[in-house]
Amino acid sequence: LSLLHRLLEDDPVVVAPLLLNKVLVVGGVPAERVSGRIVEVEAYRGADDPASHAFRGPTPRNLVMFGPPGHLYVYFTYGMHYCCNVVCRPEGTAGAVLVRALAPLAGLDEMRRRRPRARLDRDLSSGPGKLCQALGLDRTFDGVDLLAASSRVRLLDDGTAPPAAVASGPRIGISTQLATAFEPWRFWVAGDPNVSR
DNA sequence: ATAGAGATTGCCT
DNA sequence: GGCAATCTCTATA
Repeated sequence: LSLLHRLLEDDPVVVAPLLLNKVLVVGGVPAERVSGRIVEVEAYRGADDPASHAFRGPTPRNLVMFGPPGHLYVYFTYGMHYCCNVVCRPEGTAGAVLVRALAPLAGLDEMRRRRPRARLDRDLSSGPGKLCQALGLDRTFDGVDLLAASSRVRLLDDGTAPPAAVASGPRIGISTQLATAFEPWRFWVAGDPNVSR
């Protein structure tokens, strides 16, 4: 088992900052490949985190969160946007890391075609909905194994060092009524221009 | 059955 | 800064 495999068995709060500077790649042949470096994430713990989709148990939408770690959880929200997560914790225990922002690496022309309203490169994938649009991720990608070589989406360690400085703070868009709303479970690469805010 | 909120984005004032 | 767009899920009746 690879380092990533073992890492992803852990608590999302531990895993999340360790995913910074890892790479998300969509598509097989280089000509169609689109990729970006992860620069912002949030941890969702599951059973003890009322902000997590898995808090009330499995449903058709969140079922992948209860499956094996290292798979992609993609959900549809606000009637128009997709968001993608890396599933954590052993099979049977829910947990995930929401990918909130990427620094574009490859396939920028394709990203611009999918996001015609992005004026600057930093508008391409600087948000959870934006990056799914830029990468072409939708519900058909729900459950894909990110660590299998043959998958349509992969999570890679390209050898880049961890960020020199990681910042953290409360998660975005969480109702302040929830018990875990103020936990500092959002992590980002300090100073990166692609961070969502 | 119906209503309201939601892990968002982009346009308008 | 405010708000519409528009689907899914949850809570309440």
